[in-house]
Amino acid sequence: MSTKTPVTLKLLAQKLKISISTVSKALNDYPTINAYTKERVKQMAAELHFTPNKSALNLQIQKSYTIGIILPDLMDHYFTRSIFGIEQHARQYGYNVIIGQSYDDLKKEVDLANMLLKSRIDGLIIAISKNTQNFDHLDMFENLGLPIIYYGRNPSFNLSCHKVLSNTYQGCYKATDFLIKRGHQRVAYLGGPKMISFTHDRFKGYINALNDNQIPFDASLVAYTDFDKENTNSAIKELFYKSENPPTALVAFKEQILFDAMKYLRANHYEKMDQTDFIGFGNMPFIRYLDNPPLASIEENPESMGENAIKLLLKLIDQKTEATEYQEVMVDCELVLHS
Amino acid sequence: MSTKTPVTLKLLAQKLKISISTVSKALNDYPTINAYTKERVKQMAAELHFTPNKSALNLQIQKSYTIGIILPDLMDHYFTRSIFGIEQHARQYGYNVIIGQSYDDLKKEVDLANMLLKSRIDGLIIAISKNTQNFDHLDMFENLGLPIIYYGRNPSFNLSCHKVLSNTYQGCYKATDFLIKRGHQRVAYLGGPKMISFTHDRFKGYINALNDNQIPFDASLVAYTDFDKENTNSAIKELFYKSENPPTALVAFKEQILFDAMKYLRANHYEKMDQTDFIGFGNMPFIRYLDNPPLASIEENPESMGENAIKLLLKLIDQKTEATEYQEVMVDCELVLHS
DNA sequence: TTCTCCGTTTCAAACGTTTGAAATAAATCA
DNA sequence: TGATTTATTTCAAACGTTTGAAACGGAGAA
Repeated sequence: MSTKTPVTLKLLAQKLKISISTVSKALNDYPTINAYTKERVKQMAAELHFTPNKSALNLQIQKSYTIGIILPDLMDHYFTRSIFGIEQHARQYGYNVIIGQSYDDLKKEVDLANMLLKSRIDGLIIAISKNTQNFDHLDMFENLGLPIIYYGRNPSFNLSCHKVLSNTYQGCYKATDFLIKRGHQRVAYLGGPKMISFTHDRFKGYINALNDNQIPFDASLVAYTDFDKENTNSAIKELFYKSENPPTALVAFKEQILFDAMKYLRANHYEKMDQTDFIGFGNMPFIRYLDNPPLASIEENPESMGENAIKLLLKLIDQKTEATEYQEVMVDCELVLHS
Repeated sequence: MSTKTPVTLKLLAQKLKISISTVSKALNDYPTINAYTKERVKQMAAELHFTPNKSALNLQIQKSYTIGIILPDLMDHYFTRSIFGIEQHARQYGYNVIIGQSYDDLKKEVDLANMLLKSRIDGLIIAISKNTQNFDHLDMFENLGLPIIYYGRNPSFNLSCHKVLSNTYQGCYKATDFLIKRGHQRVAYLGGPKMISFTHDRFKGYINALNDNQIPFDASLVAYTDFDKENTNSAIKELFYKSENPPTALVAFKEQILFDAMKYLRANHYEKMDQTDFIGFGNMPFIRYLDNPPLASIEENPESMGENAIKLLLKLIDQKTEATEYQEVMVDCELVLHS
């Protein structure tokens, strides 16, 4: 049964001695086609394993039923989980998904964007790379009337665009508030790189939680680090060893940072380790393997982010009216306890 | 400069008042086209941001320059890393990549295969789902002369096909041998699910390393588990607590299993923990966060696996002669020390 | 002048599909 | 019987691209 050449409408038409249009319409259940004919066509199609050629279809209907995703890195569970939300929903509505990794490299991001443009995707969901300042490669999509959803990472300068972000302010507020309510008077905040807007949003959550609980702000309880281990270690030294009155709890920008911090403290046998509570953003799956997991995680619900992003995108694709104002969706964070 | 409608060859032709063919040939550097004309066409194309419509192209050349990847789960670093190798190479040769996750569900795998068939991919790289016994959905590709590379997971019954696998036997041999050379007389093997062929391949590596080092095989040093924590715990109980002469080293089927095991032992204050060495398959990135990392990891080099898979695939696509015999590539494992 | 040749451009078909309009055949009505 | 309706099928153009064949205009040769 080795066919070697793809089965087309033409072939079906020849076999059945009817026209190509009839075959096409039969398969698409046109009411004008005779029931018996439909039956014959469908049976033959099944028998020969006919699969419509997507390229021909796309060309004809001027729609690819494909959406593009650009994200920095699949190794990051945050993004991998977000794909889950996107893919599920997209496939359900007949859309395919092309995923591209930018590796936080602007050049790669531009290449991917051009590639997706060639593929005539119907819309784009993107978590921009760290150093994306120039948006020319993305404006191309807008010019063609193709919707873009920015998700996960906030395009720093207030670009007017559709956004789906996690409510990172709220996440940090919840964590800080929870720690205070648990009895902590000295809660520290370990922020991420200062260029990232989330660092500041989270800081606001931290501050507001302090205020709402009538706890005075203490600048010596705040430090920043990037994702480099050495950097984190010195920030921790600053927070825990420089002060005569060290924090009894810590909220960290990301669990990657938190775990480095905890490991450092434990390696240095920080004496009050057992009385100190730790919370970070992430809720990474391998926490289950840690001997001493942090007290809790701030779960950003990336699946839900992905789902919101794809839902908004499909809505925009469908209406095709570009005149809608820009949407901004905030996905709630929640606290997940580990102990 | 809002175009709203994609720029086509036709539009360029109109603007330049020349024929579509000339435009096409100019852009493709046909020698018969006048140099000045080429110049004009290319400039106009750049100015209007012309991007060729991939669907039209595919339809014409009967090739999609797209390859499909089906794998169980992007959350698994093993597969995520393998994509890295595939993507890099594929893009370099002008190929796009569509990734689908089967979630180890045969039905999803079949759906994905059909979807990829519609998309007229030029070839497929697949890590089959755990319960793929029936290969009808994949035979379709073979029937159309589209090459398939099975990678990462071994299609159990000796299907004649192209395979790219990690040399798991060798990895386990190396680890066991290393532990013995390090002075361990009692090395245990904690295998994975028995339905997985790798479990047995690794066991062979374990046995052969024992033999080559004149260490008698002791059945009480071998246990099996699936990826369930409780299951692992009882296997560990079996190995370490039932015997009056427990193992001093352990080789585990996967680090996910190993970490559960180590956590269990540590939680139960296993007294000889410090004198026991642990090695598992994986080399997961978050080992850096563990307070007490295992002695070493067996690195399966998934990037290299991906690279081998895509290289073989592209070779098969190019030659298009189906008569080549089936290839089987084995990727070396290596031991990576952590302490 | 007429023919040939060359460089360049255009024609036209093809890839596989959809779809409104036109054609056909059969059935109904007057 | 002839006209009209109805059910079904086919025609033909279109989507955007490629590409061998044909056409064109001018230059050089006979």
